[in-house]
Amino acid sequence: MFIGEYIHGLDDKKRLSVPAKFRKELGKKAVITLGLNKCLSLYPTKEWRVFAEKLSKLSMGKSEDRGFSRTMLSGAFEVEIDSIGRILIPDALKEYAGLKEHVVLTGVYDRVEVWNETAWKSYKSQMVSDADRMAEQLGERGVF
Amino acid sequence: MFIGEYIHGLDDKKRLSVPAKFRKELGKKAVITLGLNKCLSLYPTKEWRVFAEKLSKLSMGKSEDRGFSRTMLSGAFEVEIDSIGRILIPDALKEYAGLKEHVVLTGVYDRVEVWNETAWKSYKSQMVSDADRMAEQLGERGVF
DNA sequence: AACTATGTGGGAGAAAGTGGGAAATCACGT
DNA sequence: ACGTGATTTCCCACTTTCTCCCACATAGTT
Repeated sequence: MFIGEYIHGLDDKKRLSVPAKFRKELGKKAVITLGLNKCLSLYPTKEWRVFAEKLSKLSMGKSEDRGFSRTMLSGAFEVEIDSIGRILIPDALKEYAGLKEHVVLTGVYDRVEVWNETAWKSYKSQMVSDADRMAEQLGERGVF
Repeated sequence: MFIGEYIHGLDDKKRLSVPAKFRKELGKKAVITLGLNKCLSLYPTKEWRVFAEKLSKLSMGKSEDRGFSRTMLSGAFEVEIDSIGRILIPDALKEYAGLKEHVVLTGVYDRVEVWNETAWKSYKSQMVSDADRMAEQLGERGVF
């Protein structure tokens, strides 16, 4: 399970160190994809394949399904964790998430998310200030 | 499985470099044909046969289906990947997809799609902005 | 202080992508 | 049948990017 929050540099060769705590669980190869809220998601290859399989089964006939599977599949890249624990961020994803010199890596149970530093901070502060209200909602819906 | 997104140049001899990541899976020969939303689809010969098979089964029924399968089949060309990984784009397809100097190649599981650069960008940005809503829908349908 | 684990940075060689020339092929008109 | 011009095919060369390797810096530990 991935948990915790780390800030690492993204160098001019687009290399990003994966926090040491995440390396074992990710293995040697992983898949990085578009996430919601303009962040990126990093999955162990095995888990991602299950998801890709489902996407491929969506009907090519329905334009909405077609668009979704196109977006998710074309926005996914297989990355290798190199000998000292770094991955390369593809241009298209770097641009999508607006990544700068410093990026935030967060563990979110089954995946690692990669955020633009300032986007993460503002997202987080907003979530924290909303947390009480959200907890209440979740309680009402029986999640807690 | 084809995934990812790449931008390559289409030179004045109509040559297009296939991203190195796609070459092994495509093999030496491939089939390129009309795709939906004014893009082109590039299939490994084997996958193409599966697709053509499906089309041929349509053709007996409704006249609309017959027209569809005729269009797709007659719009298909066999292309060779040359010694350094390029293919030639047939005129008719270049025109259909409105390809200019820069084209986008995307991996979509069992095929590679070829897009006019600006058409792809606008398609994608629309899809990304809809992604939240779509993910929700798919969740309801049990895809996630 | 020495050692280990972790994150950062840079250089050399390899690979990928691009461009263009020359031979080969084709089309056409004479 | 032949020559001319256009297109296609094959090959080579250049440039950029990627990949692999090693070295360094920092922090925590023994």
